[in-house]
Amino acid sequence: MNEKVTELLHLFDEKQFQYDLISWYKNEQRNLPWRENQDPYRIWVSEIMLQQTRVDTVIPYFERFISKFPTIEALANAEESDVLKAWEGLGYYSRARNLQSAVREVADTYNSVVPNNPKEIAKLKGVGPYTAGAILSIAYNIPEPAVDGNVMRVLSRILGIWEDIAKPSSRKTFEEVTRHIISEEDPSSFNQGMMELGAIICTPKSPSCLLCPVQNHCRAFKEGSQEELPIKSKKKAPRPVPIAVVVLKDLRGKYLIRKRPDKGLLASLWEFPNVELTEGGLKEDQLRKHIKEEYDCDVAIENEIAAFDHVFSHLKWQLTVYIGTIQGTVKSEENVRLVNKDELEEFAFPVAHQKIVATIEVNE
DNA sequence: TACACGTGGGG
DNA sequence: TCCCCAAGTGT
Repeated sequence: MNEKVTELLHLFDEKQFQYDLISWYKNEQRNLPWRENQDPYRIWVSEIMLQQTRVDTVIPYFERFISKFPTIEALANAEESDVLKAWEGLGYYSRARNLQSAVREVADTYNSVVPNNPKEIAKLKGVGPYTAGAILSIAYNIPEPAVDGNVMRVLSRILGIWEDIAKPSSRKTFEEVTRHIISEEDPSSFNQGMMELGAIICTPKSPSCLLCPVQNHCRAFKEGSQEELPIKSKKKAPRPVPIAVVVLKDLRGKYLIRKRPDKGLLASLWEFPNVELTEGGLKEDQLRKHIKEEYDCDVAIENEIAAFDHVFSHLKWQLTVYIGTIQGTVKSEENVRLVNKDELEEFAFPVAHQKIVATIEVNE
């Protein structure tokens, strides 16, 4: 144990802490669909969905996803487009692609059994240190740390850790501390109890210290610093990106859509033709030029039908949406389609483009 | 290390 | 309206 951790755990009664935390968790835990059993596959899917995503948001996605892909084999054999469609609206779409890739790996290499050791499970795509620990502890009851934002917040307050939890380097401190205080008898309830406590009691703002089952163990509560902890530096503001979009119909009334590249932002999702605007020049002209280059066709741009912002973690699309007509034919490619309005719902769109689909409905 | 990578809810 | 998030991972 290094010096910093020794200092932090000085006079800390981890046995009593485990008992108080786990007793509370067993009595107060929420009924969540991924807690119905310990199927490693279901735990895995839930942990991926829960990354940076609220429980209430995940629940319906999890139910639908498990209905559609109930087993490792079912997900391994599914079409990627169907997986992305099931993920539509959940965000961070690489999670879905990495999950299916890793599930195929488990099907091929591990006879469809999720590995139960840190070495092998950590190799799987999309399974980082948190998710590895979560699956090992929850599905297999193995005492591995599962340090997420909740755990860092709770431990910051309990032990009085004044490190910036936004810095990647500080997660090591929390992992090491957790290795020393985790319950060897019930690591599943310990890890889930820490996260449940963070979600329900030890919240980021206005924590409910008077209801806290481990209040007696909490240094922050003792010194009244629970509102100051954890230390968390601020993120940069999203960068604005002006974009012109056009909803194009051909002579038969079919809409032109294209599949985004399989890497980067919104990978492999479908969208309406659009171009990032540069300074100077009419938006319509830039759009027509872009369409000519990308789709090799001429278009008539008729009206502006919407303008709105869509904010991502790191950037802000400033969208101007036009409606227009295709003159002639479109270059035929695998990632370009002409589809009826009814067929649009078969494709997975990012939310910004779902909003545009909704605009079409209103305009017809 | 720092940034890319989404979305909808809540104060 | 704005800002902060919410059970992180990949590069």
